[in-house]
Amino acid sequence: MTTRGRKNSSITIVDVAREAGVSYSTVSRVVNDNSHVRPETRARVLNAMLRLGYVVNQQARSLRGGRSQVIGVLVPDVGNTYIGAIIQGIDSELAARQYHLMLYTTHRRKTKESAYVTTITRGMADGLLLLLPTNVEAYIESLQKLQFPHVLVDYQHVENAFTSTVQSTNWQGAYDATRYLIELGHRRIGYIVGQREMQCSLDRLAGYRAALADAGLPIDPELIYPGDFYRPQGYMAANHFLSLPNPPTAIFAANDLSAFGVMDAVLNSGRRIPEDISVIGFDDILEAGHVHPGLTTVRQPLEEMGRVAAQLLLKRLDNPDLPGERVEMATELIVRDSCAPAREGVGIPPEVSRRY
Amino acid sequence: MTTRGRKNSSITIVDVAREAGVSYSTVSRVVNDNSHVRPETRARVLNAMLRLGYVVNQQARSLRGGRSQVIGVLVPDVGNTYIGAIIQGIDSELAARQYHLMLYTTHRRKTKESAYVTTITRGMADGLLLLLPTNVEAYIESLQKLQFPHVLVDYQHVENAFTSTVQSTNWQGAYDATRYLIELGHRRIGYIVGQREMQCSLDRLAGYRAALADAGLPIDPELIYPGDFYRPQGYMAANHFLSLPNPPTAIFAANDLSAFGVMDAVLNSGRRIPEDISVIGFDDILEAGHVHPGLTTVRQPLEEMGRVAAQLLLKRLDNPDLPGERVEMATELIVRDSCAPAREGVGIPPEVSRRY
DNA sequence: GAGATTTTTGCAAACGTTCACACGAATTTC
DNA sequence: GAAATTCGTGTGAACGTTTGCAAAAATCTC
Repeated sequence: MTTRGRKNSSITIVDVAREAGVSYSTVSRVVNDNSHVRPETRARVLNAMLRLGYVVNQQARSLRGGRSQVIGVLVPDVGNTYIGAIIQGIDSELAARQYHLMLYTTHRRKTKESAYVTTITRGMADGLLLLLPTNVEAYIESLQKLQFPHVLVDYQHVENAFTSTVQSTNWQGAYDATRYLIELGHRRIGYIVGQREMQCSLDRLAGYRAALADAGLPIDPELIYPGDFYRPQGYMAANHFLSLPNPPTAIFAANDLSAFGVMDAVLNSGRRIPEDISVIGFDDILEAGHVHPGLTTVRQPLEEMGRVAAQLLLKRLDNPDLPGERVEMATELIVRDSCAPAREGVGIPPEVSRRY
Repeated sequence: MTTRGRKNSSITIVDVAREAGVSYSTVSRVVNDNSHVRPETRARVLNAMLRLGYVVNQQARSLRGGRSQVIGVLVPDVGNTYIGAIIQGIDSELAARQYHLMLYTTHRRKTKESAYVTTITRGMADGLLLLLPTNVEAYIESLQKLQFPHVLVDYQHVENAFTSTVQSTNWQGAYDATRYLIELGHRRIGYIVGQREMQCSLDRLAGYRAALADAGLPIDPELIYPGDFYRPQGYMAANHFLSLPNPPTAIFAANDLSAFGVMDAVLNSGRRIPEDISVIGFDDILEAGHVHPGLTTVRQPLEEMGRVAAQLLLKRLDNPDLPGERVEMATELIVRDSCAPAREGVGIPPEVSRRY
């Protein structure tokens, strides 16, 4: 036996043909059951396939010019439940349609992102799903020029008619959250921005500003702090807010992860949530409902977004001449326990600094 | 222009050959730069490749009998940071070695797991990484018979010399955790078991029992409650423990997720952690350090486990005659804030039932 | 029941590679 | 400097499919 008994042992269409006493192209026709095959013959072939345990060789199939049945999914990283939820949605849709999922993580390295895109477009995959892409400009043009089917998730500003996008109503979500805080009586609301290079960050910031403006409240630049969607930065931002001479009574973080950082900082400072300071997030990742107190946040239908993105792409694959679509999915304010009506004289830590 | 300009536009080895004025096999040699090619010729070919933007077609390459440069990764689901961390490790290793990662999620559907395995082994991938596999028996034999390279992560009982495994010292970790609680003075320690069908669950349970036995403590069946590694079940288990006439003073959950459920239940009951009840987990997923109070837990080097598993597999690919390896990685007790010395008269909720 | 039509089937070529083999050129050996 | 060796390059076949074309078989039409 050779060292690579594996490849040798694989059953091909020819083996099945011999077994069934037909030609290999008849077997092919049975496999792709689109063409006319006599029911009797089909049964015989099917039987032989079953007996021999035939499995189609995708490589050969896609080489011949067909589809590879592979969808590339490009993600920044996979260690958080935000991305996880979206992938879950994508996966369920792809699996249902017999597609394979090729995962590429960029770890926020810009060069990698566009390098992957070129490999993927060359035969590796039939289509591409880009989650939270950061330097879209670097490759979007070549995707469009090659007419390579793709869908951007959580990215907005694409004017090209070929590119499809899926995102949630970031502006509205931020507006709603801010408005909710205002209605609770908060007048000074700190905002922690997301990564500047992502459009959703800007949209959320704009929603925050709009809500303040609509309520006739001033926009205090001191209350807008840069962030990066990660927890440590949220922690730092909150500490900044708390050290202000006139600290905010509520903090709105551009995503849940940042909000968790805020909660850490607030609780560490001896203040209580929501009695002393209200905290609100964005995304509604799994953990939002699990922290104490439960985080009030703006829900993005993450899994659903993944599913829709996959659907859009698959639809596109079946009909390449369709124009790109832009789907916007509604956010929803999820009220839990991290927000309370504003009180007077808040922001001042209570005498007893309890540890939490 | 046709509807599928994409496939047509792809540059092949032949195009490069024509451009460089050499034969296509010379180009192939340059691409796989193992053979002797005159430096001058190589430069000319390289130049042509660059000019034309040539990218190798993996499908054709692997059809020819070579490697597909694809590794299949089979996971139960991708929505939690435990799996995420392992995938992260796998991915970093694969990316460094120019391998692609094909992701398959089983969502705990047993049939799917073995169905995937057959598709993967037939040409889709060069090797297979199985994370937390559940019904290994269903396909392990065929993997071994086909000599298909594979590594099981977090699974133990495989006696076959061909199969490689990576896992952590589950028994020891549980032993250490239990022992730690005992040293803190706890005598009644509740244990929440993991999924029965996973070996690690049994190992951890055994470690717990051994530590109790070694300390001369009785093993009270009432204090061992079935779980499934998920949060809601942890919550239920803790409620069970708390409702006991003589509740435990510490609860050890078979993984962090369950431990979070425990924390929810304990805090909901108005008890404090760690003052009234100590809680300890297993895994040290990202969130363990983020909850309040920080969860004391047994750390598994998850990312590292993923990396090692990938290394094992790749080593195997390069040298198919190597026997399977079994790597066991050390766990480590991470002490945070969820455990305290046992007190008398605990388990009785304080008068003031505070809200958390 | 013979020709026309339709359905079913087989053959051959192609997809883009790799690789064994062979052959000519360059280099070494004596 | 001729024979032997090594090096560099080209030719052809193969990997497992799909699919256009044509032949064979079955069915229909009168």
